[in-house]
Amino acid sequence: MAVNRKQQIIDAATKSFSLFGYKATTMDQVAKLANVGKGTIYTFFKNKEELFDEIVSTLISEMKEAAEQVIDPQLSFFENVHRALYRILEFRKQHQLAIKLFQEEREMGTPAVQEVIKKLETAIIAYIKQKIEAAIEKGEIRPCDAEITAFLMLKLYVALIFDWEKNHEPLEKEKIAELFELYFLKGLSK
Amino acid sequence: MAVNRKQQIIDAATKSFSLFGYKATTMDQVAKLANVGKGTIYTFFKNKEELFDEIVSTLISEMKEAAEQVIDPQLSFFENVHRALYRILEFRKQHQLAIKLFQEEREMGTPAVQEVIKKLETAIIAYIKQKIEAAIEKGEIRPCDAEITAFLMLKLYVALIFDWEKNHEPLEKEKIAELFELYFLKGLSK
DNA sequence: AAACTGACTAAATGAACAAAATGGTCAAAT
DNA sequence: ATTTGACCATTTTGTTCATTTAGTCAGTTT
Repeated sequence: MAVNRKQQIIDAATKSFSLFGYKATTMDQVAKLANVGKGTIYTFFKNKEELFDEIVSTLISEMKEAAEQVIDPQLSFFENVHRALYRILEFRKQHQLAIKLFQEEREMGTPAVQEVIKKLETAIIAYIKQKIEAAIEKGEIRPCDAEITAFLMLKLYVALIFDWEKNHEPLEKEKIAELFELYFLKGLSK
Repeated sequence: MAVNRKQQIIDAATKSFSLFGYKATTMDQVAKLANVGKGTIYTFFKNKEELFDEIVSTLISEMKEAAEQVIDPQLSFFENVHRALYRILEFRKQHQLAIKLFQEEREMGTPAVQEVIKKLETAIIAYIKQKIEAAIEKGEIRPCDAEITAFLMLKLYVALIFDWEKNHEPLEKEKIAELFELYFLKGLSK
């Protein structure tokens, strides 16, 4: 029992949140899973929500890292933003915890989960915004409101990847890249 | 009592759906409001959902008409689509019944309401799609998948008008037109 | 002494049951 | 031929009460 108790708790909580979601995870369960007295959890975290927050912060970092890994400075701004957004949403589609969280938000509307999802969205937008600002700086694209543009790019990708599938056949990754280029890069004008 | 009973029922139901939503409207209430026996309703409509459907179909027609009124054949495709989408969403924002329906969908997720909202969305997309096809035909814009484009244009407007407001100051109508032009017409390329 | 624990408490949840309300029907009334 | 509202099966709502849960803290362990 000499190992890092905080990490044990985080690991246990991550596993439980991933498996059962926020609401259905009890602190007793986390304590048992972590081989720790329940009181111990409260020496590291003020409450359940703060424990949750720490774990989601890690998820956000992982997403950012996953996005960063597909960025290639050799490639164009558009290619890179496409890769980053696609990677982030793919991550969201595959990562246990992310899946459970979005499901819980949809099906139960747990407030703590809503908050955390808002935080996640804000982080993604901030990340893309920063890429946009760099591209404007470098003169790679024409000046625009980076915040709104990042916001719309995310909306576009969520629409193409998640919403479109609700009523149509899923779109190929290349098709999405093509649409992204068509609308954001070239425009429909002749 | 010689007046059109069907219309009395529709009027009463419209009023009640607008005021209380779908779930909270009872058939007894509609009958009473319409000064009609409950059984009479069932001589005109198979059930509650069909009555609801008829009323929503009227709402959809009204929206289409509202959009059609701001279309000006003299103007460009983009100006017209902007006017139409903005008008439709403004309508949705102000119309009693539309407000109640979207609120009920958000807060209770009533299945009949979800269905009807999907139907409404489909109608808007079909309307825009048709405008896009005409514009491609006339050579006003470059060829593209009209269905996906209409879908994305609606998503863009909903994002700008409804979603953006959740975390930021609302955008001016002109600002939205400008963004629409920037992304869909010109693109960000230099 | 510092770290840890789990029995304990107040509050939240949900299971179980009863009562009320609701959508839809149909025999009787008009 | 229409219209109606009492009636029925089912769902929804209100209520009670036992269980569960987040968080605490006196006591135990290291």
